[in-house]
Amino acid sequence: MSSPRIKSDKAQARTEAQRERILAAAQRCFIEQGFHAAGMARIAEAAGMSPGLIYRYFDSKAAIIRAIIARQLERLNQDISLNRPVDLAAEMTAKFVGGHGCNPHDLSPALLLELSAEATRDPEIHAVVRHFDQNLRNALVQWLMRGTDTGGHALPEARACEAALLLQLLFEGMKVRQTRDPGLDPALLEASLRRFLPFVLAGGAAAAG
Amino acid sequence: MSSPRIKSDKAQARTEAQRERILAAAQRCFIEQGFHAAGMARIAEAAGMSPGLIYRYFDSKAAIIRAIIARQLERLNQDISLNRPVDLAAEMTAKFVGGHGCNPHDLSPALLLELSAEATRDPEIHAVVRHFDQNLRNALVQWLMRGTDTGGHALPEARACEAALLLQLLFEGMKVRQTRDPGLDPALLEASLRRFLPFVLAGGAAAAG
Amino acid sequence: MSSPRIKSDKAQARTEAQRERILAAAQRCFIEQGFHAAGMARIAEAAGMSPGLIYRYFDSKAAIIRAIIARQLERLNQDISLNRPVDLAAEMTAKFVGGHGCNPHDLSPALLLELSAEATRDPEIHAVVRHFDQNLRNALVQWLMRGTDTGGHALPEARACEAALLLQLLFEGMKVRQTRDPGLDPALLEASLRRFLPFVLAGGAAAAG
Amino acid sequence: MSSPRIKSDKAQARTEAQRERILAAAQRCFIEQGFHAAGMARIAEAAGMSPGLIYRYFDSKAAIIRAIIARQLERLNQDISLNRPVDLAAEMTAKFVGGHGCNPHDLSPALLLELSAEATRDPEIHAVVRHFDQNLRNALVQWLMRGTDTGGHALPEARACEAALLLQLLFEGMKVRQTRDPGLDPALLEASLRRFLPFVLAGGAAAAG
DNA sequence: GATGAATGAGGGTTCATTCAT
DNA sequence: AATGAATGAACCCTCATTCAT
Repeated sequence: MSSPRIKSDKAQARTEAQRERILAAAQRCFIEQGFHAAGMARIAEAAGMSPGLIYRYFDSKAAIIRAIIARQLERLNQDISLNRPVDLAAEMTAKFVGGHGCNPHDLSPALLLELSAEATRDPEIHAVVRHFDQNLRNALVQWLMRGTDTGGHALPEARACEAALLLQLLFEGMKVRQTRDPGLDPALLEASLRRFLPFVLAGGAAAAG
Repeated sequence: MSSPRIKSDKAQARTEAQRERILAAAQRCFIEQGFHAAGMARIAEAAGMSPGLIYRYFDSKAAIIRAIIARQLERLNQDISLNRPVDLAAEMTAKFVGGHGCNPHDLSPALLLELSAEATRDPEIHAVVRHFDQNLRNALVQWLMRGTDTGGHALPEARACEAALLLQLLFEGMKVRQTRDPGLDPALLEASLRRFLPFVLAGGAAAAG
Repeated sequence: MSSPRIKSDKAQARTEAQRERILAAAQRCFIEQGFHAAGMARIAEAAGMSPGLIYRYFDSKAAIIRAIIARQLERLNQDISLNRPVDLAAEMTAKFVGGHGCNPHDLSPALLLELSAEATRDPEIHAVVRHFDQNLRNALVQWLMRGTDTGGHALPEARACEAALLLQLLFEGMKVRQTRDPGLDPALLEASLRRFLPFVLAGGAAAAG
Repeated sequence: MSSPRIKSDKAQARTEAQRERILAAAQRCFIEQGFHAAGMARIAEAAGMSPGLIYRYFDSKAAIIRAIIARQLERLNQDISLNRPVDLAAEMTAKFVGGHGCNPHDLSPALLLELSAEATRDPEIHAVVRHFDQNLRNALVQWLMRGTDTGGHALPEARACEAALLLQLLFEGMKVRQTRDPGLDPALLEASLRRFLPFVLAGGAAAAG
């Protein structure tokens, strides 16, 4: 009676593992070549399997793209750990400098841009992106509202919303900069952030850097 | 002596008109479907001509893309008129709200994003984008350094550079927001900008709104 | 009453002149690029006229090809002047060496080959080629049969036919050589011809150089 | 250890078989329509497969052409068996008569001509053709220099070179004849060859038929 | 007569997807 | 579960030909 259950569990685990292999391989390919230039054959090769097998785990190339986006955004969500002392300027600069590499755990900037453009056309992508964005914004707002004793900034809600939006604009603006001017001097970026972020985090009040 | 000239002028005018028709049609298609998903046949249809005819005016699809980019960036360059009193917060918000439409004179945000991603792979696009970026940055720096009597902000060079970079991040961040959250409350955006831009334009000094 | 006649004559002359311009231009293009690679646009340009105008004088590209072949073979026919002392070995070698150039009066070897291949498929071309070939063979036979006092070789008819065929094989073999081994040492070619042609011209009898 | 090998062998065999099918189909199409007039769709149809599949086995149409040429020339190379008593006149005549058919093992004359013309423009084709030509010439020279006891003609080198060139001219001249005058009387051809070849094979010395 | 812009069928090629094994 | 050969529609692009001017 349990034999089929056990088999099913094993099978499910294997299925999940296979999906992961495919997603990882596809992400590598997409980062290197973009969504449309990366062929299924290449993805299959990178995943160490045959092209046909991929279709046992995903309905289509578009489905893989959606899955990657969802997985990536989920990871980002988990990465937002604002329950600690944060040197935002330093961390953002580090992200900018390090983001060009093919750290498979990070979404490459070019991919994020293609992804955002695609959200304009694919409602499913749009939905998942929206969901992530709201999560991030909420997290930022909570962080900004939290007391300074817990690493927060004690902003009133209205100010927190404004500041969160501004931070998001800066985050995303940096992604665009990464693709269009990867050689941007990190020192300038950090100086710029270090000068203005305190105002943002202070909700617009004069801040003591 | 003038007869051939006149004919040539007419022909040249027609040629330019045809190129414009093609670029406009292509831009519409690209916005709707993306660079790679828009086929030449569809572009031709949108332009009201046969596919073959397009190749009398452009060498390739890639050439059309480059022409659109170059044209759009040129227009942006011309639009940057900082020799006047500027209410940046209001203007940026207006840009955000108005930018969703298919105003053929404006670069759609989705296109800008795909374009930036494409710059990662096409050196020619990268070059034209870089050229525009530097122009914009220079214009911003000059504006920030200029005396207040001429609409400037009288910042020293170092501060101006930092502030210009931050402004650019905000501009581009807004483009991403447009694609990912087109319903963003304009009032929140404007409030946010109105609160923080003065600090930026003041080079980081406490500013009197 | 005569006015239309006169006009018609003038017109006919002009028509012929135009056809000639087109044929000359086309031949240049064909030699340079081959029959299929040479486009009508390029031919029109070379002829100094518009593509459309060509179709007033020729029904199609194929018609131009046929006309060129016919004209060329006619010219070759006229060129065969065997009523004179001939040093065949020297003349053939000279033809080989000089034939690579773009002497517009000569059929380029590559063209002759393409032409011959095309004769396999186009009955009209086949017919015109056959007609020329027979003319040439007849001329050779007559020459070989003519008395030595008139530059001939006084062969009996049977021997003349055999020798004429052999000469033709050599002529055409040289055309193939020209395309496949244009660097062939002319000295070797001439030596070879000089050694064996006397036997051929003597109808197979031992010959005294 | 052998299981993958066996599979690989099977696969390799199938691959080779498919390549052969494609080459055979293409050769048929090329003979019927010429290199440029034969479309990939038609070739695919003739090979009983889809157009796309061809590209699993060949990079391009040009690659197919090159493969056909190379294969054909290789076959010709193998066919040159001069280590035996040879009645050249009879064999050449037989080749002429039999060569019109679509014997897939023989290069059709029309193809050889187009091929030679193509060598004028495609360096890769030129190279393979040159290589074959030199092989043939060398084989002929060796044969002519070899002692008569081993089927050769005992010519000194200089004479052998001259004679080899002449033979090649005759071979190739016959290919041209085949396309332009396929109805040429074989009896005349054989008579002509029989009369003059002995002189050639004798290096130009008077020969006893 | 002359133009050259315009056509559109067809070219070679790619690639997401399917299916016999 | 897995393969990878096979499909075929769609891609971008060319060019002989036509036609409004």
